[in-house]
Amino acid sequence: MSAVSKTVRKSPPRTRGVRWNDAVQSREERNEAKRVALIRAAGRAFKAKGFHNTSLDEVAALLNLTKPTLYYYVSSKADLLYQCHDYALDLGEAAFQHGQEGRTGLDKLRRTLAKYMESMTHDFAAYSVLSDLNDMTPAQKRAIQKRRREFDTRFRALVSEGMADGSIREVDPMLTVAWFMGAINAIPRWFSEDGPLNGAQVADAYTDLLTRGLRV
Amino acid sequence: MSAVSKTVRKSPPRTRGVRWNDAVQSREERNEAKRVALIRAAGRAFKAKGFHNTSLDEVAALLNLTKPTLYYYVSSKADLLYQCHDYALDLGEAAFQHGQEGRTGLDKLRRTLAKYMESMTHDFAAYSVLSDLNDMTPAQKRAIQKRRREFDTRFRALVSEGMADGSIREVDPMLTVAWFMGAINAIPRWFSEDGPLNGAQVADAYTDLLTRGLRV
DNA sequence: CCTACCGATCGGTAGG
DNA sequence: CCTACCGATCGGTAGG
Repeated sequence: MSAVSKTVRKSPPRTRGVRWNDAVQSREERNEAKRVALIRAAGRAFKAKGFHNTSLDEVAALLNLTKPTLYYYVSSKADLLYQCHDYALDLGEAAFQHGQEGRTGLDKLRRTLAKYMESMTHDFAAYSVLSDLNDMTPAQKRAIQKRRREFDTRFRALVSEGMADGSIREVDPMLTVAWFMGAINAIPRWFSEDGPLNGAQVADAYTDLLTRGLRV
Repeated sequence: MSAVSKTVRKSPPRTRGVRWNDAVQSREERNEAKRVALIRAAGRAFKAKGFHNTSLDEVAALLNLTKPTLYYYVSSKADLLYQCHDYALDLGEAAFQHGQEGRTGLDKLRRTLAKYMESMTHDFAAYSVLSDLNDMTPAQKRAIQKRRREFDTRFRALVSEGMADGSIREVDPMLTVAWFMGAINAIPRWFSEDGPLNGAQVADAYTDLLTRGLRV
């Protein structure tokens, strides 16, 4: 087993350590892969130490690069944070797509949130829900808030849909969404991949609590 | 009415604006009142702009003071943050005291959380639940985490008590506490005293959602 | 409680 | 993609 793997993966000799954390796979998508690797590294570092306690020199060092190189992929440190947020919101969007396959309002809600929790417990993007929006420029902050409000509206619509089709009891959609999104967005504050529970278990338990609170 | 009040409150002429936001009332407790006024002003500013985006010059200016003066009441900026956290945890402690008057586990939990939400929606202390603990020294961070863990343990005990006395259905105390504390601690992220709902309304709605999820 | 002032950090750029 | 470097901010202190 070890002999085989030694033969099979002929990793090239590295004199200065892996750069870009091996995120570069093909040839044409190099830049995009690098950009994403940068956002991921930054997101993790920001989450671990805080935005202001993480210097761009440190982020660059995580990728075996120097700071000026980062400026080819982002225009400023705030832009780097903005891209973290944008990426996280893309994951939320994907969760909504996934949820559309549900039948009732409650079912769609469950599917959406399960997918969302899965992303949040696996990906670095979890940082964005902890971040201070004031660390971005006013325009960036507005853009993120706008996307967030859109998500909020869609969640409330799902709750209303569930009330209409009889799968969800009569509740205040605004407060209900605030309630469960608060609970869910707090997961990254305490969840660890090395902990006793994996992401799927947490997602199951939370989905159950949600369902018990909302069903008729 | 205006004529009366003009006569009654003979506010002294002020040449340089109110200092310490008029928090100084008696004579002997001056220092403590000033210290609390400082923590309050700092907590509000940190919440509004973020810890690192708020300079001590700005905090001092909020109290019509200069920065060096603050160092009579706190030993560093991190210490100021620490005291914000400590104050917030004192409010949590008070909430637990209040909750002890309940009969069943569920009742105690409801009373505790209602009181806690009332504090969080009224007082500046809400900032601490949003703050990045890494902005304190390692020792300070540990101290706050320790107190927080103690609260967590007590909350889980209340849930267990409720399960034992039959007021709460069978749940996982750890995940259940994480769930509702996540929801509750997120309130300061969206709540505004000028919004359509006051703190008591939010507390009622959340207590209701909690109860529906936990009762047998 | 204030007037200066220092020193370190760090985001960002020049220029190649 | 790197070496060097600038400039501003800001926590903290001296000294009164």
